[in-house]
Amino acid sequence: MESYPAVFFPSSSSTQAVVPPSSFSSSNSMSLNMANSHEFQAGNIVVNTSNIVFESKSFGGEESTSGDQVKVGKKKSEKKIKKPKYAFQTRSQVDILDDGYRWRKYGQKAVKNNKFPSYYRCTHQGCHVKKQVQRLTKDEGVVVTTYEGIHSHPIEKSTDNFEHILSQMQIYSSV
DNA sequence: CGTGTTTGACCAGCGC
DNA sequence: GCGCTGGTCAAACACG
Repeated sequence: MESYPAVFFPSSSSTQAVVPPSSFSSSNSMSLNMANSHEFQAGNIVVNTSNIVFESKSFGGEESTSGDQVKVGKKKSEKKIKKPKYAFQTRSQVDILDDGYRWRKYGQKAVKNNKFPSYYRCTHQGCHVKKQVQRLTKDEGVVVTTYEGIHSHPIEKSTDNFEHILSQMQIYSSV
C-alpha cells in the first residue's frame, strides 16, 4: 500500500476528528480540533472536511485473504485487527457518492440512532474495503459516509467530479 | 447474461 | 446466562 490514485484522507493527522457517526467512543480517539472547516462543492455535493473522523488504531497490515466466504458466523478471520476507518459528512441529495470505485450493497438494517444505514463493499477482486452510508437523523440532507479499509487497486473510472473534490480535500487537509 | 439491489435470517459482541 | 443490537450472508429479484 504505497500510493493509490485516490488516497482519501492522508493519514498525516492534519484533518480534524469529529464525533463518530454511530458508536465510536470518541473520547479517547484524537484531539478534536474544529478549527478550520472547509467546504467545497461540485455539482450538488458539498463536502465538509471538518467532519472527518479517523478511527485507525492498530492497522496490522493487509489481511491475508485466507479462505474467504466460508459461511455465516465467520466474522473476523484475524484476531482483533481494527481496520482504519474514515468518516466524513457530505451534504448531498444522493446517498451514493460516486468516488470512482464500484460498490455492491450487501446490507441495510435499521438501527437505533441512525435511520437506515446502508452497507457497501468494493466489488474489486481482492479488495475488501467497506463503506457505510447513513443519513443524519437531524439533518437528512447530510450524508455520513464511513470508509473502512484501504483500496488495494487503482480507481476504476475517471470521476472528474469526485476527483476534483478529493484533490481539494487533500489540499485543504494537508495544511 | 452479468451486475447490482433487496430483504429476511443468522451470528457474534456487549450490557445487564 | 439472556436478550438486545449491529453487522453480514445469501437467495431471490430487478435492471441494462
